[in-house]
Amino acid sequence: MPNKTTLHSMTLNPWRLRLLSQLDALGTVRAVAQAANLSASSVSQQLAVLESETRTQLLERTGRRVRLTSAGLILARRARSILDQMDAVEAELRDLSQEPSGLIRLGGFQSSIHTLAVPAIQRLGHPHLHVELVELEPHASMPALLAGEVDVIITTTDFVELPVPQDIDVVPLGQDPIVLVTPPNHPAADIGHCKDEPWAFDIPGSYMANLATRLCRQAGFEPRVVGRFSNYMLTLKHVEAGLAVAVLPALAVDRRFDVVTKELPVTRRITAAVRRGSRAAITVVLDALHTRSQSDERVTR
Amino acid sequence: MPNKTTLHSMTLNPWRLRLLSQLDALGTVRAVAQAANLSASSVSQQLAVLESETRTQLLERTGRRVRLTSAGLILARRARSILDQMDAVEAELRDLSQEPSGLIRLGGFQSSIHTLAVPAIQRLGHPHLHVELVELEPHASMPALLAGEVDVIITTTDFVELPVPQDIDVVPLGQDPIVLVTPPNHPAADIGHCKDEPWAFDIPGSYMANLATRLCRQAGFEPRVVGRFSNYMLTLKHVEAGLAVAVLPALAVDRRFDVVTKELPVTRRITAAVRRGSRAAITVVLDALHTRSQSDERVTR
DNA sequence: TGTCTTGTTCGGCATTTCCGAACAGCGAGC
DNA sequence: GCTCGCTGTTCGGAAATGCCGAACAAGACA
Repeated sequence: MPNKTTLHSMTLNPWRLRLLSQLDALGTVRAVAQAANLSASSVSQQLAVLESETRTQLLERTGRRVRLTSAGLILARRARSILDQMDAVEAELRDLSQEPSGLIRLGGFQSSIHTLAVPAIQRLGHPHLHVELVELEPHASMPALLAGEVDVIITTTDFVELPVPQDIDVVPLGQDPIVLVTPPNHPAADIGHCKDEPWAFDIPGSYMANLATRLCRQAGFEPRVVGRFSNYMLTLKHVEAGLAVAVLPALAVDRRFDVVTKELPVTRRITAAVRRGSRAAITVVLDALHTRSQSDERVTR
Repeated sequence: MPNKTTLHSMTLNPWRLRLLSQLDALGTVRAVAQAANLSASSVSQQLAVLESETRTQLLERTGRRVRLTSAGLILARRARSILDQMDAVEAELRDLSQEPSGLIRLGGFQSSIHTLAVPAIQRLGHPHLHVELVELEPHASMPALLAGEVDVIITTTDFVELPVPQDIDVVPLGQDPIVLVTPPNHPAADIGHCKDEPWAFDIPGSYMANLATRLCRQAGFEPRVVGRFSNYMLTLKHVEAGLAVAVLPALAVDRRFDVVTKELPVTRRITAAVRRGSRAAITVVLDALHTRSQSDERVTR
């Protein structure tokens, strides 16, 4: 523990709290000492220090024995709960250190599959660990995770405006820029130059459709939408064919399409999520997603 | 913390957990060191020890910086929750150390008022702390506590067979024997000798009425009930007058009534309860109830 | 009164925490 | 490609803490 000259927080000493809790359960200092493989003098001193640290009387004499005051009882019970949680965290970490195996189902939105999920799966390096990929857009992937239909999801928290459920762990993967996508010989430098162009949008009500509408209006015009595709490859094909311009996440832009992209001053945050307390193999997959060969926060390459 | 030769549990070191959590928040080892008033070398070593203790890689290099692995992120977040609870416990204890004052409402069943509550109130010794007594039988006192109508209750957990609500702190006060109460010249030595006697019971459905019925049946007879009183002083008066025998908690037997009592091989557990997180003055009252001049577990004198 | 049990205090040794110095590696600017 | 500044790590040593055994104090029981 930190020494007095560098005490950087008042945090209670959990080994002392455990001794207090054991005193509640076992009744005597000597029994606690025996259970903890310490001497009674050590236990006595540790409890005395705990009293001085908390400035609270935790014990009182009853004949030749001691017992807990009601403050001591309350602290012992709070401590037990906290120590149980620490034990649970330790068990979770021990679980992590075993060789991962089995089948993990990974759900991701379409543009994350080959940009984030597949490379991560290829980095796993565990012969007995298999990952099944499931295409799930963000509005569907969180319910599927909660329902246990998938084990890990790649999603964006910018879309789902509901609070993250309490028992979900979220790990940030990075920022994905939103880009203007135009045909290869298109002279437009930004959205403002596209006010007379036909536009391809995502389906009504989706995050990207709403974002694109907002960006066009901020540029001073109402977009003329000629196509609405939830499959972004159709969008790219449409742009490549000179039939529309579009706004897409950078991750969605596949190099096989001959289009020009320009970054807009908007990004979306890409995250991975798992159910809290998931087994270690799931955390290994999460770790693989989180690890990237370069450390900047953009997830596009 | 315990040293290696006496390591008696694997408990995680909360100061190290706090450093890990701060690394998640602040981003660099040097920033954490500055925030914690430590040197960067100390933080680096502490985190290395945490990794070796948990046998888990918690950090990875990213250029000249480090960042948390997903196991590290999960541990940091678990740690934050646990450390927040420790902070809350410390604040609760600090609250306890202030001079208690104000009005506390103490609810207790009838026989506890003058046997447990009044003596405890007399032991308080705080000039600015006032206690208002409210008679509440066990079936009513727990709902009143939950509803905030009283602050502390004296009750028996043997009566209320529902589990104690999650946010209630219960402190045992002791055991109260159940006694057979007979008129002063009554020859009966136990329940078995009272099969032909008239009985005074508590109201139907109450704990004592059910218990008395069960004890009579175990003795091999169906009791002839001539009176049902929820006010045990009426019961005592009835017995004193030779009109009935009764089974009562020992606490309920007032010396002013000329009756004979004989302990039965049944006791009930008397407890005090408060809402979790109650302010310090309430805990002082709880402590006064819990403290007794002798240390046996019987609450009768 | 004597014996046994419980808890506490003391001095000293073993272990841990923390520091400053030196070092290694990375990234940015020229 | 080189230099400089930043980040994190390792090392040896001083300061602080944890723990022990011995001695002691107090309570309970025969």
